[in-house]
Amino acid sequence: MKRDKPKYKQIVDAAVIVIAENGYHQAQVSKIAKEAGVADGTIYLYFKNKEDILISVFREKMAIFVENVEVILKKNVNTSEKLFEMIDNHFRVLHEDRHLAIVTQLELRQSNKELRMRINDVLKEYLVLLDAILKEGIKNGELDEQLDIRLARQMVFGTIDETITSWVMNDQKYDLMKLSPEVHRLIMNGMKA
Amino acid sequence: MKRDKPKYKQIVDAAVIVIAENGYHQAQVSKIAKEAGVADGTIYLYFKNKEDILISVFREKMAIFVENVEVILKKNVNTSEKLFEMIDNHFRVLHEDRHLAIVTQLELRQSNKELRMRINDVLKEYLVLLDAILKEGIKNGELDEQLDIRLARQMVFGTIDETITSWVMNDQKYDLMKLSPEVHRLIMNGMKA
Amino acid sequence: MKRDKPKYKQIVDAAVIVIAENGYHQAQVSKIAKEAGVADGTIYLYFKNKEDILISVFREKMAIFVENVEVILKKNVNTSEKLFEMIDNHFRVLHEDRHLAIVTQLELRQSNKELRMRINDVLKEYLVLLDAILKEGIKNGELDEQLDIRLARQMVFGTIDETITSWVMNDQKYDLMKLSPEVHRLIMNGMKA
Amino acid sequence: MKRDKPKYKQIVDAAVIVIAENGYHQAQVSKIAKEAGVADGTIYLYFKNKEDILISVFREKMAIFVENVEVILKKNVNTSEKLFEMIDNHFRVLHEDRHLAIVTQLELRQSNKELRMRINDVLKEYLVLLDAILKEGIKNGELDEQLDIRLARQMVFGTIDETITSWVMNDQKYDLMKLSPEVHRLIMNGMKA
DNA sequence: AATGAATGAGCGTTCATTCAT
DNA sequence: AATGAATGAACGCTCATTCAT
Repeated sequence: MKRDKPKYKQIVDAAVIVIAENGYHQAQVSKIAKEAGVADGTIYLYFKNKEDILISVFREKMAIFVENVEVILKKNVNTSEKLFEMIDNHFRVLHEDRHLAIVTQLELRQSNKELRMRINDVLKEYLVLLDAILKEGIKNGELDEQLDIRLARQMVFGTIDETITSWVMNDQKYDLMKLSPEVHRLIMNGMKA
Repeated sequence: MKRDKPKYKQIVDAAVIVIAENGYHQAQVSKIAKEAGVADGTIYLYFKNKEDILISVFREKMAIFVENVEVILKKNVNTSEKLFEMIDNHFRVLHEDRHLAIVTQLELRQSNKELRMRINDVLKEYLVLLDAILKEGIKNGELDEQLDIRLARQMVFGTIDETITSWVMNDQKYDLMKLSPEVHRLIMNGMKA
Repeated sequence: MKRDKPKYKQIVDAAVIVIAENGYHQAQVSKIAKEAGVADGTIYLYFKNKEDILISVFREKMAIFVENVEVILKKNVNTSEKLFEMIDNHFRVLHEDRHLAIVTQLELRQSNKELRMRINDVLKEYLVLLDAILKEGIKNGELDEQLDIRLARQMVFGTIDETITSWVMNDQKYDLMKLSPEVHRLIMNGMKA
Repeated sequence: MKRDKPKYKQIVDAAVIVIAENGYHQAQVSKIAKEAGVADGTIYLYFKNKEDILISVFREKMAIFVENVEVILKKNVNTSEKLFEMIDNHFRVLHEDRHLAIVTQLELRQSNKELRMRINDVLKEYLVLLDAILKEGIKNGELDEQLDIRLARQMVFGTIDETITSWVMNDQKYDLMKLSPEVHRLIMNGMKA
């Protein structure tokens, strides 16, 4: 499995840095190879094509979110607390890796429709976990039993995403982490029983 | 004033169609010219360059939203109703022009960072009106007086935007208009006093 | 005859100014029209095409040199003196019209081979007069009877031309007129009997 | 060092041929690539841009003149002889490469002012050597001690240049080499002590 | 496995010229 | 005679991908 070899990770990490520092359209394969310390051709031993690198970036980094949320899901706390931790985790991960924040919120969105569809497939895994939290909340009576899961998910994700994008566009100059409680409150108000 | 001449509108409309049908990266100037029924060079009598066409598309179309919301703002109804009408208007305009929906939700987001910053400037006008509704709601006691305007705005816009994008990505196969009441309810719950 | 109408001269003069100030490759027909105070299309009532304007510029301005040399030729002075006056006249005309100097020495030489061939035809008239002076000098014994007229003409014209071009390239910052005596002396030494 | 690789020379030589046969304005990069037997993109591995190819053509070919004159300068012969060899060498190199003659005398002069300035920088190296010969001649008493070096240089170079240009414009139909003695005589007469 | 030189398709923009008014 | 809006052909350069070593 290619993905286990050290160079695979090396190239993915290089891609994040190159995209964050140069922008999506200036992230040439040759630049990524240079940053990773390999030859251009070597890239193609680990990735089918450039698009494959970009999807891998998203998949590898998204995995962090998914793993964290899986842990949160298993915790013995109520739904409101789980949602708070999910929001807080989302904010924290991007707060701690400014390159990654730029890449996911601004740069990767410049990719073409097809790539974005593929990225959405990866995202779905995350949204499925969010749905699980919401369903649990409805079941245990914490959330409104009439709640339209899809819309609720779109509100939760849309609000988180828009909040982070605004923060990135403002050059990350205020403290994103401090916003978790208020974002959580706004969202919970909308959905609670 | 170039923008008043019929060919200006003709080219902007052609651009929407071409981008929607071919995607942002396959929307060559020559294709837009052909769709508009003019020569390639004619484009440059009305637009500085290709980027100028794309910003114009966004500005001209966004103006519809802004005008509608300006009317809504002046209506003699309460804040909750104004928010509903804003959401419903947003959904309706994109529901009635499927090409435009694809362009604003998917294609124009592929533009480079610089163009997207310019687009954001146009968007700001719309968000200012949203802020005005929120401020009015706080003043008249309908909305929570502790409400963080910026976060509230991000929730409202983020939820609307994510809802429409999901609808477009699902090939616009369900009725977007029917979602207005529930989206409105979710949002209002989060913000009301 | 189009050339007698005031607009003809107006356009030729505008062309000299536009070429001198913008350079050959930035001297668009529309710029010349604007400088001349006429519409783009009007140019084509007086000139066949752009090349025709440029040849006309050269022909009209070269006529000044030719007329002056024709006067010099008829003067009752010796060949050495005639050559001096020709050199001095050449220097003076370009010294007094800095735009024209830039156009003839630098800009018009960027034209394509065909246009330059046409320009050479115009130049020939001038060189014929120079040949006449040289022949007269050989006949009256002032110049070496073995003199190869063609080579002598190339030396005279080449030296004058190179001297003026150097002066223009050095931003016309020294006094060109002061060089006439020395240039005349160098040339005469080479040819005298 | 890119300039040492065989493809570098290959492309420069191809450029000379393409420019000579098609003219400066019809010498597209794709034509040069085809003539050189490489892909269009390969050109850009060896040259920054099209202008860089053209300057390189001039620099590489001018180097031949410079090297030859450097050898001549060191010879143990008098100044008059050195000047003769310089003229004769200049004529010979262009006589033996008719493509190069067309390119240097006619085509490269059509380049824009900026490129011509760059070309002049290369030319200066050659003129410095010419100045060295002239200074030596003044020092050893062969040339007039009052000689204005700059004017003398302009006469020597202007005469050589005009002679060759006339020859090229007349389709190189007479024997350029035969003119060296007479050109040398004319020039020396003008400068000798 | 790793290299990196070579490939070649693809497109925004300019501007001389025309022609309906 | 004069206008000026409209035309459309033409080209330098980039960069993802390949493949001989």
